[in-house]
Amino acid sequence: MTIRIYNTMTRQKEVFEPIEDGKVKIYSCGPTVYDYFHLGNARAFIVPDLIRRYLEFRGYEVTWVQNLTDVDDKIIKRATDEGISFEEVVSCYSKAFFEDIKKLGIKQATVYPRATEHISNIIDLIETLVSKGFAYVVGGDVFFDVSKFPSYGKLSNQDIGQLSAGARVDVDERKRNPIDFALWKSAKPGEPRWQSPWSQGRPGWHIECSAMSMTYLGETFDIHTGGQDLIFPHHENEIAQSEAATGKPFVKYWIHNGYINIDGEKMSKSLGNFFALRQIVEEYPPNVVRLFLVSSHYRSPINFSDEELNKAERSLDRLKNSVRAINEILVKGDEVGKVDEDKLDGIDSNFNHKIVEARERFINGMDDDFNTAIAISVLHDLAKEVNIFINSPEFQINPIKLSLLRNAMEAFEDFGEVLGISLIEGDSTKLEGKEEELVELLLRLRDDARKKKDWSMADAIRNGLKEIGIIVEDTPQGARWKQLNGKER
RNA sequence: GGCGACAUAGCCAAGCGGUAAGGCGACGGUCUGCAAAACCGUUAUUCCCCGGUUCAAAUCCGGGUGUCGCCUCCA
Repeated sequence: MTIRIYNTMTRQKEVFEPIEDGKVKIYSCGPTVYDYFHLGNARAFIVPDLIRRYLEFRGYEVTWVQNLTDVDDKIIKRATDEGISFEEVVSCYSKAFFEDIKKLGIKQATVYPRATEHISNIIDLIETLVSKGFAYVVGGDVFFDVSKFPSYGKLSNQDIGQLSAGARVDVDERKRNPIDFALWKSAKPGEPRWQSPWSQGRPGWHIECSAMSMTYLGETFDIHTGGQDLIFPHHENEIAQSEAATGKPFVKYWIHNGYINIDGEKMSKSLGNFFALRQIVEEYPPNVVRLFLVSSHYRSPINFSDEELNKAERSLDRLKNSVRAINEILVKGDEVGKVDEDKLDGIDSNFNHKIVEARERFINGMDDDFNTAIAISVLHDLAKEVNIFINSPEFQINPIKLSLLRNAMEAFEDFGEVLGISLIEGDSTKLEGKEEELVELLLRLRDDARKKKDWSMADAIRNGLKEIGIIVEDTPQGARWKQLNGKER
């Protein structure tokens, strides 16, 4: 049983072997805090969270570092446009970032380093690069000399000659080569600045990731993640800077997630076709958004639309209905503890086997480059088996059946924990105090009406409740209800 | 121009050499006062096209076609 990961560097799946036994170090490119993040960004934040959750499930101790870019041209522009200070922009959108990832069920990273808090690390790294001859100073700026790093382009499989020829950048005349990139930029009037050996200025974008990842994870670490659009030039540049400085391999496994598309086109700030996560979670529960994002393999593109989100919502409902059914039975009796598998027969034995099988299939799927689509199909298969089991004519509540259902419940909990999707009705579906009492009262009245075969009254109550988002379902044990928490409410 | 990804049912999506998972939807049935939920059944003789390799290909190879992306800030 080994985990296999697709490595962008080698363009194939490789067996995952961490550098240090039992421990995994992951670095992810985080947000530039100049705006609310959109669904595409959300995917890039969820993917490492998912990897982290799964690796922890498989027993690894994970250190996950995600940076915040809090000094950058776009932040400066935003501050100028809005007429507010640079600090205000950073403070506003970094706060929003943390609020939003929390909604998405992303677990806290080990550390969220900020570029401005690591200026000295960055300066040290640039000094090393200058002294080793990999970087040159022009005026107050410092550039990385790509020609000094022969393997430049190895991640994106680009040829330096081709790149130079195809460069559409406004070539800075001071660069020796068009594809050289800035490590340090001198400040223009009014821009944020830090003292350095070269000028008062700020770091270039790429260098911060090299400096911060090495500060927290060492010169060589296991996994680096990001969106596919960062492969070139950002990650290519990170490799160049880091390996030039240390002479050691920078990262063992490069993981890049696919885009979120709208009508087949990449969702992006520059195209303007983006939806902020904030907007989306106003209409759909975050769990639904998360399920939508993990229903496809992380490297595949996903097309975003209301239709797809609605499908995800119904798919999640199906899972939750099944989990709720288990819960309703579990509260009715005591379990026998661990069941003796050899003594099971008939539907018990079959059901037990299905649960065991579900765990195997879940792990096999996730082991294979984090195939969440398979993981979700396992959840659905298990839900179906649960429904069949508890609806079987032979089903009756007894300690063995309860124990088996407890096993199924634990499987749902484990899978949900790995995927970051809660299958248990949360507080959002509950009502409080008087509201709940009123609903219960109405249901008692409806029950009376039904006993008198007053169907029009019974239906009026059921329809009325539905209009305010309360779904009533009749079961042999009486009516039960739940609150819708989606946009249909 | 260079590099790369993808093309599987009405829609979404697995599968990566052994004879098409799963979800959503639709249709029929069971249950129900009616619903809902749930279950059963039907919904891809076939995986963009054309060749090739193989006993065997959606899966490998070659050639097309189409869509998208990176090469510039971008997750």
